[in-house]
Amino acid sequence: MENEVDGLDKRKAYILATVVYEYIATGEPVGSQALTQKYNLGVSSATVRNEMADLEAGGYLEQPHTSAGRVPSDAGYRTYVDALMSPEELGAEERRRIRDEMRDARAQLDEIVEQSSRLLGRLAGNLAFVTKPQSETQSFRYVQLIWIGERSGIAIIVTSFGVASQSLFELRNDVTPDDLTRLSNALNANFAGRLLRDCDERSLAMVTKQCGFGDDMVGAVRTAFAGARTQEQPGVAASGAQHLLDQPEFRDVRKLRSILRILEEQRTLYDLVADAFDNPAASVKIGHELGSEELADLSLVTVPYRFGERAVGMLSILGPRRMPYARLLALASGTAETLSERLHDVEVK
Amino acid sequence: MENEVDGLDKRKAYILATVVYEYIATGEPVGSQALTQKYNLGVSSATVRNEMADLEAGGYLEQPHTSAGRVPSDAGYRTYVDALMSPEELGAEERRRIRDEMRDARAQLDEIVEQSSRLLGRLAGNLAFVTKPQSETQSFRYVQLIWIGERSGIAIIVTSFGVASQSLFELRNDVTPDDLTRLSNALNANFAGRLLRDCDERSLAMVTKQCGFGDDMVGAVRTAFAGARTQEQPGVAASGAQHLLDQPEFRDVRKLRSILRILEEQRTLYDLVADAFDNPAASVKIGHELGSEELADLSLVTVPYRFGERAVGMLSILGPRRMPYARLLALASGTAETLSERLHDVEVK
DNA sequence: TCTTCGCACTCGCTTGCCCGGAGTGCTAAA
DNA sequence: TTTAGCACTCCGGGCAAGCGAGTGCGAAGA
Repeated sequence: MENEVDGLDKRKAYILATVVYEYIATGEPVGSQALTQKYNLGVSSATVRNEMADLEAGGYLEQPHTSAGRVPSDAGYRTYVDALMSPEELGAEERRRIRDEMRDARAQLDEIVEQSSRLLGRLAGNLAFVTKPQSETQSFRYVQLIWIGERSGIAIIVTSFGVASQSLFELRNDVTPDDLTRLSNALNANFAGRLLRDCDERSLAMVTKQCGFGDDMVGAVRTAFAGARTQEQPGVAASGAQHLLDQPEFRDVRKLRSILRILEEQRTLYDLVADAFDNPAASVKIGHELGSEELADLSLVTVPYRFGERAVGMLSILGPRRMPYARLLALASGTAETLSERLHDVEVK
Repeated sequence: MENEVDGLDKRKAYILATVVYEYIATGEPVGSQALTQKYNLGVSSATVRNEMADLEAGGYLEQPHTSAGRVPSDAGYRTYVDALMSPEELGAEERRRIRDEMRDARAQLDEIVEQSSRLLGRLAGNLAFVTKPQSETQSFRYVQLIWIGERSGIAIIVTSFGVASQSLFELRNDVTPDDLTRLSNALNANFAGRLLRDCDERSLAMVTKQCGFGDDMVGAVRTAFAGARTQEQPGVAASGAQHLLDQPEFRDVRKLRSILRILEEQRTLYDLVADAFDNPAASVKIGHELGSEELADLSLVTVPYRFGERAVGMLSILGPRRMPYARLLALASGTAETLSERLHDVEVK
């Protein structure tokens, strides 16, 4: 039917939307009277009471205790986000300011990622974190094997975002600087432009052997590329944790502690957004959808940033479930857009 | 006189030491009766009361309110740390465990610094942070200028700890790969082994010009070296913030917020230990000595780690003023020692 | 002169209690 | 089906009493 939303008739949907909106704004459980006074619903508080009782039975609302107002449940927020709220767009002024602030960072991958995390944390007034592009999905650009001594050297690998990874190697046979240059050139000729994960060990070994090197050099090359692939794997920049303290949800210190622990484990942060890579569009996880009892009071807004067509990383905002979803989605998208643009500044062509 | 410590007679000193010790252990203001019951002082509580009144007049103790027990003041802690407490040493078992855990980190500067911060935070049960060696004080090892196109290239600089910094450059005149190799060799021959800060712009420019390059290349070289010098300037790895929440001092959420803000600003953390480089020995800052009203409830234990003779970075523990100073100094020293050893694994010789 | 004893006094913290406000559910009337 | 009225529930703040730990001081003892 035209006037049904997600199984709710039009009036129920509107009341649910209003309850969520009001609760997000005030943080207080919202009651029927307060609602009718503040919003023009066209019906009396008693009617709203009945509707709210229905919504509670349907699992959209919850009551902290008898004789308190209603609070949205995970399902209530979910319906609100999916079907009820009206999306926001950033104004031109705001876009301009984001762009300006992103310019402060130097053209280094780490710096622009960290800057975008700081910026988003501040603008959103919440904890923000940004994953660095996995080096696995970056392209290989250059390798340079540097001669240090007859039997040792250092391998430097440059990827598309300019991230250089270096590794020392030791050999069993003597080499000359020229040998190393020759091998560097061969590797560059064969692999430049490929995704790092496609530089498989067999091909690397083949090219190395064709240049007349033995197993020790094959091992050195393999180690160097493996280092470049796995380096910075989870790499996450987070900032704005202090905003969490503003939320009344965290009067309880124990909750706070488990969250701080999560923040310090980059791995855990990364896992929160890992599945977003499968379907790279803006996404929202609410409460228990985060898959952890410790985070059940929180919601997560995640937006991908891209390099060309490929989603290479995620910007996220972690905050109380009662967050202004539409606004934060707009902010995250705006920041992601600007971050995507700046990625071209660090690209090694 | 033999039996005076810091202007206090022996008995006063002992009572002060006991009060500090007891307060550190319990976190409760300590009263005269509790003290005489728990420790064998050989005098009655009334005597202790008189002595405590004197100590308060002398500024060593404070009273949260009338009819409460006494609490050490900054000066009280200071005397305790400087003259009263007995230093601790780590046991062989503990040393071994630290060494084992440090082995988990790969031989990369960032990883071992971060690992030592995590380890120290966990062992100390407090917030720990470790500054990365300033690249300014590291030695220059190699530069490699890589040819990308007729008028562009990438400069890679390797320092003594293997940290590679890279920067793109654009030129106004064509160059060949051979030109760049020649210049790289010249720079290496002239500067290898020097401290990075001693690679001054004038000498760099001279060498570049001697190789027959123009101002554009001089600029590129200067930018590359400047990037290596300033990169990671404040670089600080922190961990263990959640332990702060265990302290009763932080029931007040506002304090916590200002501290979290400080943690996220690496700059601020770095400033806390910056002056320790002037006199590189273990040091303790207590309360207001930290120079900030926000941190007045905290103390900071700082221990340098070294590369050879030079102190290249600092390990610190930030916690409540009532921290077990002797124990934490021992832990920090032990970790610093192990970190210093592992530095040799990442050294580029 | 220094130490100890005894005692009155001071606070802060906890407990129990009361009360007002906000909100609910139910019933009966429109 | 909606609305008005009403009794009931529960939270939270305010207030007073009681308790406990500790102090300061004067007087007695070594």
